[in-house]
Amino acid sequence: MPKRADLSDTFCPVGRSAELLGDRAVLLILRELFFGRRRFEVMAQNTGLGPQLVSARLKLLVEEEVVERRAYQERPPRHEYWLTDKGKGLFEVLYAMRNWAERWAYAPGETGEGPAIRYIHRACGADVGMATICPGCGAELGYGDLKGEPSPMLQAEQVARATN
Amino acid sequence: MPKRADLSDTFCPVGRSAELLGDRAVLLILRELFFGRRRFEVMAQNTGLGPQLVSARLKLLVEEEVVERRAYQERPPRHEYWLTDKGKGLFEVLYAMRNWAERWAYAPGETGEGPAIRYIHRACGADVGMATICPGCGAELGYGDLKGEPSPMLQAEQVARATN
DNA sequence: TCTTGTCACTATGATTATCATAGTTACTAT
DNA sequence: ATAGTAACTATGATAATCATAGTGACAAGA
Repeated sequence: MPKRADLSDTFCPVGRSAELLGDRAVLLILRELFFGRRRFEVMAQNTGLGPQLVSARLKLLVEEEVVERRAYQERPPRHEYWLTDKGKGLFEVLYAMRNWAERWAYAPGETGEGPAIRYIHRACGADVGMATICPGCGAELGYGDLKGEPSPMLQAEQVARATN
Repeated sequence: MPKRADLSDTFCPVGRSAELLGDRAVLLILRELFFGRRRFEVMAQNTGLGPQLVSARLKLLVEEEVVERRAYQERPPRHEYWLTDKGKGLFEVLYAMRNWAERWAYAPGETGEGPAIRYIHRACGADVGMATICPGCGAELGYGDLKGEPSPMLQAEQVARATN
């Protein structure tokens, strides 16, 4: 492609978000980070993206202050990637994407019983379904409050990806 | 690029959404549709995207049943694009993107007073701020319930785009 | 009738992002 | 000394995107 048109100076807020989020690799990496995966190799593995892409996007995310690069050991030098507050603020976006897909992106019966990934409120143990406010305790849901429980079919897929 | 890896058969719901939404052009076109813009030329103008891209993405969105193509006159043949229910379901995603950007994507004072686009609940006239439940009447907010009021600075930008 | 204008696109060629694959760096462990 | 691991970088082929120009089907005015 030619240099893509830069709309980062657009005044429209959706346009600004789109500049960052309108990229498959960014979205997949953010998914990994929200699931608590912080290592380069793990993210590359789970997303199926090549290492140059993962590298380039993490660099971008660090630049945008959505992600922070932290050394977790000195020798050999090893790094992890953590969401900043700005990054954690994207929880609602990813959660809305998840809810939309659970509702619209699966063929009937494709997920077996219930959703592809069941979300459990850590604080009270309730299955939150697709709510933004916990049906068990009434708390508002945000970053780190939920634990994902993949359906048996999704677990099988993850195992298959890890072992090939 | 080579043919990009197809993850549409991924079991993960965020991955499935990312397949469609991880594309700047798709996001911008959806923004136009949510603002009630249904004409090809208007969308191309407002997004700054070339006509082939707009054409290709609208085709994709129609295929995915997110958008419906409707003739609004026979001679000469003219068409408009409308969101389907599946498309309207993306309201929460775009709304979350907007809220995130209003919070994080502007320099202090860049929007003047208040947000770049103020959202008003049509039913009761209240400024909803960034809420998902109307602070004026308590109703849950969804597709078509809100009216956007661009800040003076954003209006100026739109006028500039239309007249060059 | 001839020209101009509008809407919704399609065609062409240059540029560049992405992919698959392989290689590198800096170590630790055996 | 060899193998292994984490986090990358390098290379070449392919394809998506951009800018620009052109097309088809008609309406309206000179």
